Formats: sequence, structure tokens, C-alpha cells
Amino acid sequence: MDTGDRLLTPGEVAALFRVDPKTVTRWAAAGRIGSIRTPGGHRRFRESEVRALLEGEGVLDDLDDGGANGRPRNTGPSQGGNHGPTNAGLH
Amino acid sequence: MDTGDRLLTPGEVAALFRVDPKTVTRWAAAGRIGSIRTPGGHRRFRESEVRALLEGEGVLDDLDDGGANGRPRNTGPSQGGNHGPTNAGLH
DNA sequence: AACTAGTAGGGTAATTTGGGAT
DNA sequence: GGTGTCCAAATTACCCTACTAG
Repeated sequence: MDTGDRLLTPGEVAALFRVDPKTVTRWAAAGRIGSIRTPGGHRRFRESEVRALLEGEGVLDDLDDGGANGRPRNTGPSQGGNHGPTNAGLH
Repeated sequence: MDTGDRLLTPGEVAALFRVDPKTVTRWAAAGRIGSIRTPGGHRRFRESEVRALLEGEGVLDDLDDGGANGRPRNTGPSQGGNHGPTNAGLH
């Protein structure tokens, strides 16, 4: 029943987008991407939302592969985890 | 409608927040989240409280109701378990 | 009484945060 | 306007062993 939205850390999202974790934080601060804060203040991002952002625009980018990252790549169809208006105002 | 009065173990809460069980324990020790201790010293957390924390952001709110008294949003902690502003203004 | 799994406690490295400057 | 790097601080992740829960 769960859409299977795992939560990703800023570092994970940054690796997916090939940007700095700081940039991901800026996106969250600007409201361009939904973010969940832990009681400690750290941010967590929804896997489904990040996925939609990555595959939605069509600007496919090679995924990270430089470090020792044990993240299985889901080459298959999306898990259909779109669950909400992830779109914020674009400019 | 079920607010979920179930008690969650540190491991469960950790999985929900994508953090380490130790981190959840630290939250309880810091008073950032309500915790119930078992006679043996282990901690248990209320599902309703954790759920409320997970809903953190929520910049979106459809105010389209226009008179239709829709369904109650699950943002109702109500349970007596709220000890105050969960969000602590950090530095 | 025995067992496995999870949790508590302390300690140290890695990550994340926030602002400012380039 | 947006992104990458600098700093200091906090928070979090993983190491260990001992105890509790079922």
C-alpha cells in the first residue's frame, strides 16, 4: 500500500543530480522540491519525487558511478509512486 | 481515521525517517520526541506522534473545499501526546 | 534455561546545516 | 539568477559490548 517512497539523504539526491548537496538544500529551501525534516533538522527527500524529477524532464543523465555506492539502479519501470503534486512554480 | 495509537520500536521509527535506530534513541533522550520506556529500559514511540513528524512540510493545501466538509486531515494529533512544539529552532 | 533479534550505552568519523564570500 | 567552495557548528552514522524482549 505504501507507494514505497523511501527517503533519500541530501547526499543521495546530490549524487543523483550530479550537484552539490548544498544545491539540493537550496532547492528544498526554495520550495522546488518537497523535503521532510528530521527532529534534528536534517532534510530527507522522497525517492518517488526525486525519481519523477529525474525522469520527468527527459534530461537523462548518467547516474553516478564513480564511488563505491551500493545503490541498486532501477532500470525497470517506475514503481508508480507518484502521489502528489510535486510541481512547484517553475520560472 | 485511525490515528494509530500503536507503539513503534526505535527500529520502526528509524526506518520511517531513514535514520539509525540510535538516532531515534537520541531524539528521545533529547526530549525531541515523546517516548515510553518499558520496565527494562527500552523505548517505545507513538505512531501518531511519528506520523505527525513525518508530515513535516506540507506547503500545499487545497483550500478548494468551498463548503464541502471533506474528510478530516490526518493532521490531528489530538491525542494528548503533544508535548509542545516539536520543532526546535536550532541555531 | 536456552535461543535469536532488537535495543541501550559510549565513542569517533562522516554527513548535513546555515551563512558569507568568490 | 543560479551553482560550487569556504568556514564553524550541530546532527547523524557506524564501531564496540551488555542487556532486554519475545
